[in-house]
Amino acid sequence: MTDPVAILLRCGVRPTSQRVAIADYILGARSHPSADEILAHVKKTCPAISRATVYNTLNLLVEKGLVTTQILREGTVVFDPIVDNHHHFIDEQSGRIYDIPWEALRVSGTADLKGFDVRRFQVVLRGRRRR
Amino acid sequence: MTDPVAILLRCGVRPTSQRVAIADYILGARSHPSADEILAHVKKTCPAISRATVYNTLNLLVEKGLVTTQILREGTVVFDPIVDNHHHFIDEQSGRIYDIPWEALRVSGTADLKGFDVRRFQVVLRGRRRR
DNA sequence: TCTCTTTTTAGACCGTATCTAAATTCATGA
DNA sequence: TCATGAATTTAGATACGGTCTAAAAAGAGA
Repeated sequence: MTDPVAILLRCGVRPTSQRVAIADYILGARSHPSADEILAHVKKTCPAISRATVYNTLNLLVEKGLVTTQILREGTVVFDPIVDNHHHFIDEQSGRIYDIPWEALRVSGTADLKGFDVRRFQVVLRGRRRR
Repeated sequence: MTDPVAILLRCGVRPTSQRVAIADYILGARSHPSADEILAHVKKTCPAISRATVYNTLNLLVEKGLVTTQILREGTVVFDPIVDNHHHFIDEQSGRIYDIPWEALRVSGTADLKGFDVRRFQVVLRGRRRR
């Protein structure tokens, strides 16, 4: 992964220590953490950080196109460092969310829906992770 | 639509006036209302109804398989009287949610995902409603 | 009618997210 | 270097979705 400081600078965002800590964590995350989960993690290296800063920074990263939000869990938005199109699988047992590559599925018919101008879509799959 | 009283009775649910009012509304709803939106509607005919009853009843209807919950809006679950498989389209302008028939789209590849036992899935589409 | 069970109710409570005003940090120019 | 003003962070207030609790009310059955 590229240096989070460089990434922030490239987006015109001042790389404060709080922002760097947050970006460092979320940009490399393989899970799909909520804001409060991110707060908990970042507090380990940055104990005085406030909730408001985490929320503000995450919203800023979304605005800059560095992460996306996903509505996949009840009650909370989750953050995803993958900004390219992909699908999601949710393990019904654990609640864990997995990324499914765009190429793994094929969806047809989205262009034929009368009255609907589809800009983007994703498949949300649910079931059990097999190991 | 069938009589909501009959539907409740068939499920072994005592058809109190509050439950009937709630079932009557949600079972015929074309929108995808949240619990609080349902509360607001039902209050018109049943002004003394409490929030707890609406939430309890909706959870009961879900348990009985009469409606489903969908995680499609940020911050709140929405209720859907369609219990069969179908997809959803979300108008990014208005936030309105539309049902897309199962047959309108074809999805392939879900059975080939290694390590994932897919039980169910849906396509979530976003864009603009055209009229 | 009496009793017991089910249902409803108001309000307390909890979690997520935003807002606010004050404090702090930072960049800039004199 | 210092002073100034803008940007950022902070704690806590606020708003809202949803659940829980204990007491009141309604209903079923003997």
